[in-house]
Amino acid sequence: MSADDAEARLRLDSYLPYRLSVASNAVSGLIARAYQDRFGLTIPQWRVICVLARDGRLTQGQIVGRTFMDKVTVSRAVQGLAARRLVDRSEHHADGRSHMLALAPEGRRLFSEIAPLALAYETALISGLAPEEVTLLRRLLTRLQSAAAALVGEGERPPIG
Amino acid sequence: MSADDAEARLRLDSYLPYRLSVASNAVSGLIARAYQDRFGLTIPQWRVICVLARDGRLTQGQIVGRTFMDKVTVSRAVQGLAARRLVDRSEHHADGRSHMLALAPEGRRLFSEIAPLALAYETALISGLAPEEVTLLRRLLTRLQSAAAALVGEGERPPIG
DNA sequence: GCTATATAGTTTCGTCTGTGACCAAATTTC
DNA sequence: GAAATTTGGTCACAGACGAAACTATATAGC
Repeated sequence: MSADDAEARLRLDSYLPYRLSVASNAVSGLIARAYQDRFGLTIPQWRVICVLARDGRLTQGQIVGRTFMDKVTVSRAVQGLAARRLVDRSEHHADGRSHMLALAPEGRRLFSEIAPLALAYETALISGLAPEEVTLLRRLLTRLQSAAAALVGEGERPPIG
Repeated sequence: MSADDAEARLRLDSYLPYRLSVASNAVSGLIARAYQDRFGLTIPQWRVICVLARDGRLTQGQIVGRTFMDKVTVSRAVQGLAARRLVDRSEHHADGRSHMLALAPEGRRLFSEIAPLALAYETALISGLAPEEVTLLRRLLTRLQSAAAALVGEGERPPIG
């Protein structure tokens, strides 16, 4: 493809990375505001709560492994949650560097309160989409994500090699 | 739906807003790094260049209207581009507060250089997807975006009314 | 055992962001 | 045509972010 072709074909409003970013910002902004305004939670905090609600006692590292969040992000999220007594941090029996995290009763209560709201948001967002479209959307997002991850790996390789 | 149902059904790894955010971050991170490392451009700057390359002379407000970017973001992007002489700012003939923006020759050259790379990234990302899947993906992203916008509007309404 | 290396998590630092205040020019209202 | 409002754009601030440095503990190699 020549550079001229590229110039002609590059339309921002149909450029997929751009479209993905705009859509994601719109959705995230909506949800972030809802959680912040009503419950004083950031999105990373809410994610941590979700994971703990589902999988029980975990270390921060395990949360990182499950969520694609940065470890700094998780660290800060947990600090905030622990300060509000929404999660308990207890010593790790076998590793002095680590802590076991679990939802405190108040955290569990909050999760119960927010979960229906979160699902309602999702339902509202995908209303008007056919179920098989939603399924496909999830699959396509996964594909894009792993393609991006693979390309990052490529970019890190030395130029000659 | 009861709160218990919601708790049981809420799995972060199939929650669409979460998946969208993770996929978008992966893709944006990839592209942001490429533009930053090779050309010293931020994503907002690159978007401004794209729009100007396509639509010619515009004000910042028109760029905001076309891109969903914040006006502060556009302002900062343009400042950087103008400082590097990639865009020209000239007086607006009819509105003293505003400026007409256009790509400078060096900006146009840069666009010609990056455009093929940008399209190559897109191609790599969607390789393995059928063309009709890509089309559908674009449609679904648009749907999500406007659904989110509509819900934001709802949230802003006063509780009683 | 003792040094070297790896890992869990935190802190620091520079950068990027959006919000809200703000300024100046334009437009509307009376 | 002066006062009030709106609009284009910038500034100042505070929050969020990630890369890299750092602390503390754990494991490996010898």
